Amino acid sequence: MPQQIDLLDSEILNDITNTFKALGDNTRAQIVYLLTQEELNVNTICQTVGVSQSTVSHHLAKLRNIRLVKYRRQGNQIFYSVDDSHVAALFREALWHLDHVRQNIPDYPGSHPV
Amino acid sequence: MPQQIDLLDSEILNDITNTFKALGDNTRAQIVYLLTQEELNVNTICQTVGVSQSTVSHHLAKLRNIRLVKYRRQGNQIFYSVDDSHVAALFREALWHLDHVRQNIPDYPGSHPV
DNA sequence: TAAATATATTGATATATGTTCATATATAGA
DNA sequence: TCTATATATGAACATATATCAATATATTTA
Repeated sequence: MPQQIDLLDSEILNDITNTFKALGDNTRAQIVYLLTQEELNVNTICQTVGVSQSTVSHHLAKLRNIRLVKYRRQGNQIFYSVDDSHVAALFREALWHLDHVRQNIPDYPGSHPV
Repeated sequence: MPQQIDLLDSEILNDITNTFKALGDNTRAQIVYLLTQEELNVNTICQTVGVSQSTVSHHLAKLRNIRLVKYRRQGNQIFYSVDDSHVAALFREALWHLDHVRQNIPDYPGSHPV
């Protein structure tokens, strides 16, 4: 008997893909990875990642909008951090997956499927 | 004292973002989500997700290249499935994160940070 | 071997996205 | 209130990407 297959609801699907999309860019991923370790202000992020203030600010805006990061003002500066522990968990799972992939190279045929 | 901050190595960073990028598209995410539940052939994927065979094949090619899915031929058809359990775990973490975000709406200021 | 079916690939195109430059906003200090 | 500093925003542009149409490849069956 054919088992029941579950499709993602379109609203949830959008939320999911927006989250993954946000992490699917080198600069943003590096920023988020930093913020999983420590709360940082914008200027420190710029210097650590090595990109311009404008670029970092644009990326932080995206990350804010989908609630991947939160922020607080302290005087002149604004400190960012990841919104919850699941963000760090996402990185862990992705790294584990990549480890798995690296260990399984012999299992994967190099040629094309057809 | 300033604690040591860890940057992602550029090769790992690329692998990570390619993985997230692959999941950061509605069609691909839906496909992968289906495949976390059951092994499916291409035609079934087309019908279930509701997109053309060409489009599905393109997406499957991407997912294959970064080893998010594996496949096997059975006669005329090719059956796809997720490469390892961490792929499903990525979805779980993302969904948990979204749950957290939804529950914390009051904690997030609606206005802009500056 | 020919026809049918299943899947992959190529080329073209419209849309999305990352970055830069310039400018605006907000806070602190003189 | 003026200046300096920190961060955000808007416009423009170049590049990346998703989708479609057409075609190619592989397998099965007649």
